[in-house]
Amino acid sequence: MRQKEKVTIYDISKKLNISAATVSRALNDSNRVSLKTKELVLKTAKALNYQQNALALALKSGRTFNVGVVVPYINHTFFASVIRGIEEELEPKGYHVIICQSHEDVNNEAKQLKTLLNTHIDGIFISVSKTTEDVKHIEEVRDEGIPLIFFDRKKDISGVSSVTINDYEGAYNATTHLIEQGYKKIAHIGGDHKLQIYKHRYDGYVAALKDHNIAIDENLIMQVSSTVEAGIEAVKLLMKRKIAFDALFSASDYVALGGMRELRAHGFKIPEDIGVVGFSNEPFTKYLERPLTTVGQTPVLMGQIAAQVFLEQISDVKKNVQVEKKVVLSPELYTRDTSSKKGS
Amino acid sequence: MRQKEKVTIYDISKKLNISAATVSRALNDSNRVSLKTKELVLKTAKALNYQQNALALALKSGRTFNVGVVVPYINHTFFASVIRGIEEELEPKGYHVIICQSHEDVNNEAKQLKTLLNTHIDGIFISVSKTTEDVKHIEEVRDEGIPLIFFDRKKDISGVSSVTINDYEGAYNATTHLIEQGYKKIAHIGGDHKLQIYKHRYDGYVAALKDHNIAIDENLIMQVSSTVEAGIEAVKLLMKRKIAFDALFSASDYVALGGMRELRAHGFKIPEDIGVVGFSNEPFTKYLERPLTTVGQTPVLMGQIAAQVFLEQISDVKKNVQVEKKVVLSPELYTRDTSSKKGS
DNA sequence: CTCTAAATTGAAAACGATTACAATCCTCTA
DNA sequence: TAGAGGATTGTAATCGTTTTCAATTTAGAG
Repeated sequence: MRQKEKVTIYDISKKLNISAATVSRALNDSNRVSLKTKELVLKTAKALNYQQNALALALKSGRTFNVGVVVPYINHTFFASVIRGIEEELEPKGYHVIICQSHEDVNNEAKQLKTLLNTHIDGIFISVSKTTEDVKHIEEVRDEGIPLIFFDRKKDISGVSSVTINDYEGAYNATTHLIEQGYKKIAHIGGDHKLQIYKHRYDGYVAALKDHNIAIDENLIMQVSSTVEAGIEAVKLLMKRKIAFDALFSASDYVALGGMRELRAHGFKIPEDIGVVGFSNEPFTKYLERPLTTVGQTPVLMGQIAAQVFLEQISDVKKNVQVEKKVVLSPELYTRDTSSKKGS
Repeated sequence: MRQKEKVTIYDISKKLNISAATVSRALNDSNRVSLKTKELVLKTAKALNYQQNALALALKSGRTFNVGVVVPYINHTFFASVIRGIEEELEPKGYHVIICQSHEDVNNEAKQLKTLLNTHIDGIFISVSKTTEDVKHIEEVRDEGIPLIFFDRKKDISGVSSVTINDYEGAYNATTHLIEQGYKKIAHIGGDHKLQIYKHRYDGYVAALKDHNIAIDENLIMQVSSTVEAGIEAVKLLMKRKIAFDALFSASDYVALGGMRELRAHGFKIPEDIGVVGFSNEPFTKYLERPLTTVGQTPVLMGQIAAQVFLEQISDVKKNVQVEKKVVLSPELYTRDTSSKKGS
């Protein structure tokens, strides 16, 4: 099966005995064509099933109407939802979203950015990988002059906009909630502080304790990776060290899940003996036999807003203005079964 | 911040006082350039940080090295994993993957295909939506002459390759497993038979019962959509109708989850009173307090093979041969807690 | 009926690469 | 040293648009 030969504006121009320039103008609804020929062109274009060649247009105009999104993993509900939000906002404007995964690896991230640049993208949305410390590859994108927007996981780079949630506030509220439920010794299993989000969640946790006159106990604080297994190991370690606590605020739903499993294995009842709050509102948290209290991040909204920031930015670029917009969204606490002392 | 002016082969040619043609040949390692100029060109290309303009190349060659993937939802682990497989196989060959979601809507699916065609994609991978009955939009892609490959959810269209799993076998094994565990009255909550996968799972279920001389009871068979809520409703209905059964084979993990919840609400113990098997091996199935027995579909492998089929296909297209390859993978039963009468 | 200005159209360059064909330049043989 | 032949290079067309500038047509005023 051979590729179908495409019809071009020349085919239309030949058929009507006019120049390709006029056809182009007619198709673009220029006011420098007579109404008569405009109608004629549009009619024959439809008749011949003319489709504009996006490549030629992109080559000429420099705009592809493609944007790139780089996330650690697409199958994390959070990222998938952000992407959904971006799509919802951008598709009606004719944009296409090219999705790339870094798999939490800087080198991969750099490679994806490079190929995106090479694909002549009109803008890039990125949530950096955990291993991203050096940001040279990101600065390069900025220096190419193409709009760049961080979402959720950002780096502090001048000239780059960002849309994040207030992780501090989320953690503060989650911790306060536990305190208000009567829990007193609250452990925190967080993530690597190289990612700002984990640092901020930690800060929020600490602030909430302080504001309620509860002493910070370093023994109750850990940093682990965001997996079920890590959660199991973390709780095992706490048990081995015989450190008593009556609540667990985790910076990750997965870690919370592993933690709960291990706690139950040691005979603790949740939430009666130990209260648990996670972070992210992963779908599975709702489906557990005892649904998990967790902090939700309104990811779809985050995507939509990131897209809006992008659209503003490209209109500003035309005016040759440098913009750097920072949007911070408020998280939402989903109070479910695992955090009320009386059970639910 | 203005877009950086790109360096082209003309910049190189001017700098070296040679023609652009020679530069192009040198960069493409043609044997029609002297070794001396080749080295010179490569060196100055590097010095000027020359990047080939993919758009110009695509316009000239007709190949973009982009492929499109259309799935119902990217945040379903199954689809995300297939995409991962496709990427793994295609990225080393220089291809980019553009991901589109149909959100289980034919119209959306058709729109996505149209825009993919417009983006001058080199091939398309698709898992059709549940609402896809009319396949005109898919035939159009085929008729454009661009390689098309179904994965998992296919339609029978001549000239289109496919990579699927043997749903019949998966269902047959799952049902047989339940029978061997001593369950006798096995209900089946499946999906809409408009999707072949659900029809095949139903067929496998029926065949397993027949092969073990168990009568088919139509009252134990339902078709619902693939959600937790639908699972709850389905079991509610069975309960209301006072239909006795001691096992449930669901064509969806989500339905199984909802079903289990409702069964427990009615006081049944799983697996002691009622055994349950799901389908898809969604990650959450492993994390449940009682991990769910389910059928795994090797999605990464499916993606890899789909990609390989694509690569074969484009090399065949060059030879002007029409190919239509059908690959069927074997599923894998993950035996966990919910399907052994004695408990685990 | 003539002239001016506006409306409409066309020719050609441009975007950045590849490539068929033609034109050089060497090198070596006779 | 002429000439054949291969090696190397250049010219120009091409991919499908858009757009500047110039040319032509048309309409309206006097």
